[in-house]
Amino acid sequence: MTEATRRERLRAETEREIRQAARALLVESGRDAVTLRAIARKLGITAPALYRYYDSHDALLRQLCDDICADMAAALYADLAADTSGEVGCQVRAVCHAFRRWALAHPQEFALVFASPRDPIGADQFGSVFLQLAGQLIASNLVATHSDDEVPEVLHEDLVAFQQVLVDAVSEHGVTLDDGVLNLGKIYHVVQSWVRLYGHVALEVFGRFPFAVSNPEPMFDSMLDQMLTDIGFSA
Amino acid sequence: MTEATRRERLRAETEREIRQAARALLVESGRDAVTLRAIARKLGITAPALYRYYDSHDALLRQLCDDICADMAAALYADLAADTSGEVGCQVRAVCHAFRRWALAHPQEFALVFASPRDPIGADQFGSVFLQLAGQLIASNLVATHSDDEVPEVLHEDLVAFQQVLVDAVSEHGVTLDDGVLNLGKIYHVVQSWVRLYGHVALEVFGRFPFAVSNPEPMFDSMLDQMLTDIGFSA
DNA sequence: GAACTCTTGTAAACACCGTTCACTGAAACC
DNA sequence: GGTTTCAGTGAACGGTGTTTACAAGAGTTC
Repeated sequence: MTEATRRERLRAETEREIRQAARALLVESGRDAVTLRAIARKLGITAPALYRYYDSHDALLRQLCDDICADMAAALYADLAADTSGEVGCQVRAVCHAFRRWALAHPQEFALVFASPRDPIGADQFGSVFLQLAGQLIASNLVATHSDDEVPEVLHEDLVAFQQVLVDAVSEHGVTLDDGVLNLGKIYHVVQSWVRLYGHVALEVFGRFPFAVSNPEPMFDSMLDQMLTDIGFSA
Repeated sequence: MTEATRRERLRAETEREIRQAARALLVESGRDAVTLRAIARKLGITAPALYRYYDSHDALLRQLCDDICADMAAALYADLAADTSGEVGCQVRAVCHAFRRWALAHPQEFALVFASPRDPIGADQFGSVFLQLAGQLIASNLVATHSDDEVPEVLHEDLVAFQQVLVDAVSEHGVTLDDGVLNLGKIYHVVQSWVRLYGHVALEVFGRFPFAVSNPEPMFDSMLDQMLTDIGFSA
């Protein structure tokens, strides 16, 4: 089984430690604290040694982004699995709550991954949980049917592209969707929901509500209720 | 009129140049390029001289945030003034469009001001345009009346606080509101609108929509239409 | 005008940063 | 056993924020 040579094992272990150290620095002291020298110091090696593993400081940060995405996805899946109701509405609610909880517990990671003007985000696993769930959500006929004519024609092209993304995401988890189920109206509503979910969470994490919020959780719940109602779920 | 001494004038001028240089660096090369030494280089002085004007690099960044907020407010007011329809609905639309346009044209500034896990934002002028307009919007009876009972009771305390913020913001511009006009239901809808506006703009600026958007503008228009409809305006 | 203070800038230094390069020593391979 | 591969080192370069001691001019006081 373990075809890895001794050298390969050691290398993999060191790489794991590098990621772990980088992550710890980000959490403890923010983005600017994730320096090559600080990471090396944590491992008891020197900074240039890190260049045996990453081409540059920037490449290491990108890897960090990917790790964060993977961890977030795992957290969201865990909360999704904890929901045993079997109802899609409850599952959506669980994942949205999990997203908010994760963002509030990991503000630095959230800022790095979701609110940086970076070009190449790890789009592969980014939000795969959302996509999968969104696909299932649309597939379930609980969502009110919206005619394709409701959405402006200029958006059709983009939404068709998103349609394909959703089909791919869901089929990766072994579920195939009928063509007719995924109409553009429904897809449009999912995008609108993402806007509201992301908007609320980001505003909360960055403290950019126009007034001091003392009870953020019920406000989130309230937004979620409205969002689900608008999609076609009853609260 | 000019009671400022010669020394004071020189100092003010230098301070102006510092802000200007810092701003240029942010726009041209991003947050990490706003360096004390780079600023000093632009002014033809040395870095320690900047400590005669700011306590630290961080203090300078905070000042930069305030400047950005002020400039954005000016841009939004300009676009608001350009709207001569006299209808609040059109004014809201104009300001929302102006916000999106500003954010897309100034991604670095937007990221720094609206998406940084910083504690002390220049909340004074932050979004004063929004607040003023929101107050007027609520005051106009075009907005459908929503009962206070619609919003969960846990939110009342926070919304009352926001109510006061709105009243103050509007009264600063010489308009006084009747008590009854500003009910909690309406205020709640304004908060929800801010969530959607901010969410959409941030997602667009940071490129975090779950698919490549080729026509972002009509998608924004569509969101705006829905938002205004939900508030109580007709499209 | 001379003496004084206050202000604005400089130069040098410190510790830190990303990155490059020549190098060592040990593991892996033939 | 000899050779190659490779993780890691140490020194160096130019960059950063920040502190300190010091110079020189502007403003003030006598």
